[in-house]
Amino acid sequence: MIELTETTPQACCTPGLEVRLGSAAIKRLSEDLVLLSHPIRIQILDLLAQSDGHVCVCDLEGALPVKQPTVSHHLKLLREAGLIDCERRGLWAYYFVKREAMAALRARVSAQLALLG
Amino acid sequence: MIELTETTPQACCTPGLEVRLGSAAIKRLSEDLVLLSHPIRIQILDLLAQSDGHVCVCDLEGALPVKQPTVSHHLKLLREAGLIDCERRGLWAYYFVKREAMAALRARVSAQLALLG
DNA sequence: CGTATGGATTGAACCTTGTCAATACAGTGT
DNA sequence: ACACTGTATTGACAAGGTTCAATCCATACG
Repeated sequence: MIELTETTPQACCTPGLEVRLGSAAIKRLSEDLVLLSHPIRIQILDLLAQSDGHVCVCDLEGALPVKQPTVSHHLKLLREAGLIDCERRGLWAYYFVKREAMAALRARVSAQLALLG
Repeated sequence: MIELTETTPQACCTPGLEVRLGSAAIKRLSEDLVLLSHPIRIQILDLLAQSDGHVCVCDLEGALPVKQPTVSHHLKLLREAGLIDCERRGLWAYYFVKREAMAALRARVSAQLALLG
């Protein structure tokens, strides 16, 4: 149907193709999703979200299939991302979800995913 | 280890704590998010979504900062997950987003994330 | 035929991440 | 002071993911 002469070697390519999302948006979306994608972190967020009050680490350790240092490791990642925080009372550390941060994260993720489909 | 008998004062622990999400839901959410969390795959979905028609691999290769085997690798992952598909015409493979699959994925992710905040 | 090209696959190097034993730290109570 | 306990950190290892050169496959064209 189309005569492909030697002067038109590009049979398919649409040269103007570029990524819409800026590199900063891509990086942030990726970081958000990586953080949320680990099963233990999902379970931690689930446990914290369902108990409206605060939850200490030994509770989490008892409900999760990993040892205490691993729990602390994931808690640290979630805390550094601002999704959770803790309040120390005596020996115990009581963790809780930062609802507004989670809401902002969900909004960011939903907004970006809407662009991909 | 010492077994804590009933007389031991439990200062913090709420023994009834369990994860709400079933292990299947956790696994699926994790897989969904892992798939979406890679910057190259985000960009591929972005590129495919913005060009409503089909896009061949050389287009993607030109728009992405990785080599052709890597592009093919990520395309395979996205295809195996059912998010994209391709139609072969001659030498070229034209990829496209499966909109309904992306919509279903977004719905799943949003529904699960809503439980975590 | 043979050659050229787009795309997929293989295999290995590299790097990141998850995990836990051991240890350190910070409170509590004796 | 000491011992004890909950949590954080360190350090090291295992496991899996990402990347690309090399190669293979399939199709088009002379």
